Amino acid sequence: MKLKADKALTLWHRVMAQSLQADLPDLTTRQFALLLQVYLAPPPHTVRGLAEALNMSKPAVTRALDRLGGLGYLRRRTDAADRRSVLIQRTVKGSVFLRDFGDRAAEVAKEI
Amino acid sequence: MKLKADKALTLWHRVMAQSLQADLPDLTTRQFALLLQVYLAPPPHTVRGLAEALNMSKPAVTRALDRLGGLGYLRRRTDAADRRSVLIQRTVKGSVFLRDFGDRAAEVAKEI
DNA sequence: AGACTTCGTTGCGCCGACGTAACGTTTTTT
DNA sequence: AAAAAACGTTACGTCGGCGCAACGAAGTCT
Repeated sequence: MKLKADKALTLWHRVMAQSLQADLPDLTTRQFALLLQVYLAPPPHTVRGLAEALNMSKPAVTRALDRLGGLGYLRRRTDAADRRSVLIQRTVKGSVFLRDFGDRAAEVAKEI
Repeated sequence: MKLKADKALTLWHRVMAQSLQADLPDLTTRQFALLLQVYLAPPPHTVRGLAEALNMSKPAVTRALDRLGGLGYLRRRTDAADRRSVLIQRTVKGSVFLRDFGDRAAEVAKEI
């Protein structure tokens, strides 16, 4: 995929401005990155794994999961094989949220 | 420009993950949007104008400017014509920061 | 000139996110 | 079976962002 640096900036600009205008639930950078990681990186997703992948502390991951779980964007489930671990899973609502985001980005891209 | 929704998500995912890994100064969504607005939207930029464009309260804009100014990414200057107003201007450091960001995004896009 | 409006900022209290350290639970090691 | 390690969470104090309301400064209106 080809994308020049200046186009990327314009894209980011418009998408972010639009997100703010839309009064979306404002996720922090880490929360949004975490959500994307769960949906786009290959499972399984554990707290530890997410913390490493995103350079966050474990407590930060736990709290981000609290928030995203509260929004219904993902779900925790204890691993049956190793009951110390928690597996993070997608939800319908989270899928919808991200699909909408992607659609908006695609829409914005058209005008660039 | 053409960009499918799923590609957009992948792009966002990798760019954000990379940003976290790089330990960049972590700007909030609003701060980053504000920075982009100043650099990519046509001047002049006033506090009030930015607040409207990004659906933020004026105090929120003031504080974001404090933060971004502290990082050296932009600068305030009182408007000579109307000394109540403050004009927000770009800086070299801010330009470099955004150019780097754009370059990284472009680089990531190549692999998608 | 005086009242009014507009500009950006500051004060205040609140809420949310952060990192470190400690904790309970479960698994692994010895 | 006891000790050690690994997993995620909670406790705690701190820091930063938010909105609302109030403010001083500057411009506009009558």
